[in-house]
Parts: sequence; C-alpha cells; structure tokens
Amino acid sequence: MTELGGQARNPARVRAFEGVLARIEERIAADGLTVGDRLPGERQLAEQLQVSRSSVREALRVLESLGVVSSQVGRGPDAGAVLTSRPGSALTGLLRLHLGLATLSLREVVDTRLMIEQWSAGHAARSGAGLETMARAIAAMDAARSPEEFVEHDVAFHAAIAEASGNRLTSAIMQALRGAVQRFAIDAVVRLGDTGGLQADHRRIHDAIRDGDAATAVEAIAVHLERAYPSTAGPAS
Amino acid sequence: MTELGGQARNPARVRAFEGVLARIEERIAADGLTVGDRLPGERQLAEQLQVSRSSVREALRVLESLGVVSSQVGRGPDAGAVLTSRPGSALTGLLRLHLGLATLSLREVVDTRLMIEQWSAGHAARSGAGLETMARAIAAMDAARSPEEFVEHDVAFHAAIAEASGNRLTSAIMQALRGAVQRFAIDAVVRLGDTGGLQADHRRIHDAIRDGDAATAVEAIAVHLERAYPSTAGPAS
DNA sequence: GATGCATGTATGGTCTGACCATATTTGGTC
DNA sequence: GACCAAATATGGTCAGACCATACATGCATC
Repeated sequence: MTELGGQARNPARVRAFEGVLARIEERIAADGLTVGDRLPGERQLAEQLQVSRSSVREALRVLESLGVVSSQVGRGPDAGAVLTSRPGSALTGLLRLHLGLATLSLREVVDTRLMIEQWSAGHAARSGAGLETMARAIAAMDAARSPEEFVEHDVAFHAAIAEASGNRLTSAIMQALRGAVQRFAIDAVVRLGDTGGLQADHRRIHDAIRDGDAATAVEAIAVHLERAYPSTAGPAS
Repeated sequence: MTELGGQARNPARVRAFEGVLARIEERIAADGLTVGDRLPGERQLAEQLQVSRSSVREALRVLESLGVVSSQVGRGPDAGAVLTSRPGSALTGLLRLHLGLATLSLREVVDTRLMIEQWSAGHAARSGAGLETMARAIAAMDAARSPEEFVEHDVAFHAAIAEASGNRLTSAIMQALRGAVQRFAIDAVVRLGDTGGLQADHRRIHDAIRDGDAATAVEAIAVHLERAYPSTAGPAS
C-alpha cells in the first residue's frame, strides 16, 4: 500500500501507518498466515513496530476496509484482529463510493456485470455447475409474494451463475456489482409489474446452460439485463 | 457490522469512524462534491461531527485506501483531504493482499484478466480506438534494451486495449490485475529470452483490432496470455 | 514597484496517556 | 457442580500536545 499517499516524490517519506501495513503484509507472506489466524493486539503490535497505537489502528482500518481483517472486541480466542477474506464487501463499498462521486456511471457498472455474467455463463454451460441452485432460485422467485422477496432469490440466481465459473475473483466482483445496482433491481421489478418476462429469461438461461449451449446462454443474459436495466446497458458485446 | 440484528438500544454499535464515513458519503451525495473538491480539515471535521480527530483520521484512511481521497500536508489550495478518483490503485492493493492470503489464486487473477482483455479487444475491434497508442507501445518494445523497459511498454500496450473499451471500471480492474501479476511479467520475459513471440502476438492483436476482426483479436489474446503465463491461464473461453 | 527573505500559520502526521465498553477468564461461594 | 462476582485483555474513543511541511504574509531591500 505504498502508493496510498499519492505522489511519491520523496520515497524516504513513508507514513507510519504505511510502514505498519508493509510489515503486516510481510508477516502474512513470511509466516504463511491465512484466514482465521489472529494478528497481535494493537498495543503489542505498536510496541513491536515501534509506532504509536494510533498508527497501528489506522493501518488496521485500511486492512479492514479492504476486507482482509475483522476486529472483535472483548477477550478470548475470537477477539482481536482476525484475518478474514471478504473481497466482495470491500469492492461493494469501493463501487458505491465511486458511483457517488460520479467517477463511474451506472452504464459502466452494468456493462461490466454483463461481461462477467456472460463469461460465467459460458463456463457454466461447459461444466454444468450450479444448475440445481439456479433451478431452486427460479422456483423461489415463482413463489415470491413481494418484489423484495423476488429480488432476494434473483440475487441467488445470478450469484449461482457467477459461482459456476469457479473463479472466486469474478464471483466477488460480480457480488459487488450486484450490490452496487441493487436498488435499481427492485425498481425494475416494480416498474415491470409482471415478472413473467424476467422469469422467462431465467428459464432460458438455465436451460441453455443445462444443454451446454453457451451461445444461447450468452445471448439470453444480454436480453435479460437489457430488460432489467433498459437504456443503461447498451448493445455491449 | 452485519451480525446481531435487532437491539438498536446501544448506539455505540456503530463505531465513530463509521459514522464519519457515512456523514462524508452523505455530504458527497448532497453537496454534489466531485473530484478535485476539498473536504474540511481534520480538526474542523472532528468538531462538526462531534468526534475526536482520531476517528476522523481513521475514516480518512479508509477513504484513502478506497481511492476516494488523497491527503496533502502543508497549506494552500492543494492541502488537506482532496477528493480523487483512483479506484485502480485501491483495487491493486486489495488484490495483492488477497493473493498473499491465498484467498485468490494466480490462476483466478490471470483468468479474470483474460476475460477483461478479450472483452475490451472486442470493443476495440468495433470502435478502432487506441490503435495509435498500441502501435507506439509496440515500437517502444522493439527498442527496449532490458526486460524492465520492455515490460513497461507492455503495460502501456495492454492498458490501451482496456481503455479502448471506454469503460473506466473495467480499465481500473484491468490495471489492478496487471499490477497484481506484474512481477510474473518480468519473469516471463527473462524466461522466454526472446521477445519475438510476444511481439508477434502484439502485432497480431493490433492488426486484428485495426481490421475490425474481433474473433481473431480475442483468440490472439488467449494465445498471448497463455504464452506469458503458461500452465496458469487455462483454456478459459 | 519588484524582489527576496524571514516569519506566520494552517494543514496533516505522530505520539502519549487516559478512560470506556465488551467479553472472556478466573476464582470464590454456595 | 452450578452460579455469580471480580479480574483482565481487547478494541473503541478521546484530549492534548508536538513535529514537519508548504503556502501566505509582510517587511526589508533594491
């Protein structure tokens, strides 16, 4: 995280918390720390690294925002800074902020989601993974009695597609993208009034993946996202 | 953050710096703040939000790690916390950490990069954007006298493909992915000894985009990444 | 008036030390 | 053995101080 400070005109100038980040990163690599392991306490870490506890805390806040650690108060085996793995939630926050800053447009987010979902569906069509989860989600959407409930299972359906790729990174990105456009999804369901079209899309996607027909799956996903986010997703790809 | 539903009895469940984050986010949305605008000073912010300066600083560290603000010391128009937009560097740090934690494998990162680069190349073949930049990068690689110099222009070449998509989000992700696997790129150049194959790939990609031949561009990129990261990138897509 | 240097000042960066809130651990009591 | 109170370790927060930096100001000089 040495580039956090922006311009590195003076390389000798490293803020204390950046040094802490570097040392913690080193330790993760050297000691082979992994998810579930605990970091030393803030006070202990401060003493080891010869910085103040404030600096340690700033570094921990950064790691927490990146979804790498999770802090628990109290005492016992679960207390303290524990290494976790939540790249998805970190990405969600990142996207939300940049959407708010107008650094990114909804169009760009939806297009990216289209890219990932089509790519994942292609993989799914070859591996046949996740079909059961998708079918269950479709059935649950049929039984849904409110837009919110429908969208809840819709999320599960699309998450199943992403997970079928077997790639945790694309899954995490997908999850974050979905989170960033979540509020538009409910709007879409309410606006359409009828979920028949969306469900027809879902069945078409599921069937294409089941039949190993990647081309149809890819096309069906494009149709589906265009239906859900009209005038946003362009004729991308 | 997410656990323990109900019990809104104790307001201390939200940490102070999280409140600061929320308030700053609100202000960005409400005041329409955008890149280049300045936030109030740390001391002033602390007083306005009725928290300590430490809490304000922790919130600012989070925003900085997400590529939303950049802090400059000193005095003047450029000093203080300025809103920026560097989702790329934030993503780079995120990926590097999660790679270190073994949350993500190199394979997953390279596969994701393949996805984005193929998608971008498809767009580029349709729009013809970025061809000049690509050609310049290829020429610069020809003239390079060290692996490091070669890789430097290689980065520019692949960045041009990503930017040709016109999607800042995929560009940022691409930049981050590239940064995460950077060290493997130099290894690859040294290992191959001869950059002729890589350059042939580059020319083939460039020519396909120039000719609007998306299918060839996509295939050439797969070949290229397989050459650079053998046994890592699978026959993905 | 223009120039240049000394001083002022606002800003982030860091540290210290204290206290609070929480949750486990410990140990004593019944 | 069960139960409850105290001790303790941990993160969360705060207040205040000082340093380093870099622009702003103003005076002295030319």
